[in-house]
Amino acid sequence: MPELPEVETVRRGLEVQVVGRRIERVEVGRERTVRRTSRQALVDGLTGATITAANRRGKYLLCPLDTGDELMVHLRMSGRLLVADAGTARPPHTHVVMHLSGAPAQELWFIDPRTFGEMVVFDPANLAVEMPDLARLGVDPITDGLTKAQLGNILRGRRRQLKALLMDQHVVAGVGNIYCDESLHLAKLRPDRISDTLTTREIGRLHDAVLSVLSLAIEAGGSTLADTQYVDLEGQGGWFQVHHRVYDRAGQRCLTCGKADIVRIMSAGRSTCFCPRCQR
DNA sequence: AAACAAACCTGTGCGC
DNA sequence: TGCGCACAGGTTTGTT
Repeated sequence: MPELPEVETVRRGLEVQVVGRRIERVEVGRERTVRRTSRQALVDGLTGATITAANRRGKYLLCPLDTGDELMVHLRMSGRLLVADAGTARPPHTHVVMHLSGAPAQELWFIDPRTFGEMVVFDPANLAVEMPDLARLGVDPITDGLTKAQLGNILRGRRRQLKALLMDQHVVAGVGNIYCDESLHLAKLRPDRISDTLTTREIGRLHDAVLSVLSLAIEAGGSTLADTQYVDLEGQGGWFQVHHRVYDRAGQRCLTCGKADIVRIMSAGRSTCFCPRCQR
């Protein structure tokens, strides 16, 4: 579910609501959520610790603790973080509950029906060993800043379909299925175009499109689809879905040219929507 | 090197 | 109404 803009929205919520608070007590239900280590490791790593910051790299949330360790949360497909008043009824699939210090008494919940998401406390000094996936993450267009030259090198350095390349977290971190399709449409590039065939002008368009789509989506608080799965820390949905021009619009008229219908293909193992007239 | 399929799970929507 | 199948914001692993 959540891609860079949704994770960034959650991060901002954590910054306002959770940073500076101490975790008094931790309950871990489903062990699968903490499969990288164990229930005990998460409880021991968080209990008594104060969250000192909320950072993001790609789709990874990274919260440094005053113990020197760091909490990593990845929402994967269906994970949600929610702040709620203590004692509020917990929704189904609430796998981790963190009791926070301060008034009013509140809890930070990790909810995840599909259980692909995960939480882990790790020592940042051992990043390469404990978190190899995180260590190999590519450039984050927002936090690292992605220059045109950088993107040019990424594209020219390989011979891959744009869809697969942009979604590869080891290359560009944070772009998922929605924002990939939306960026390619804005850039007027087909998802199956081969990366090293782009002209300088096209590279420029793609660079502008990725940054503009991600920035606008962050401003809109991300995309909340019909299933309302994604909500921010306070349970509020985002609004970027009203700006989607191709995602989930197969068979409908292209909003840009008004002449062709949006087409759906499978690319990089994912449902991919584009306008065959606008995108070349 | 890159494309593809399957795996991990649960829930929902659709056709019959 | 109910059943079975396809599919879903992600990532890893193994195979061509």
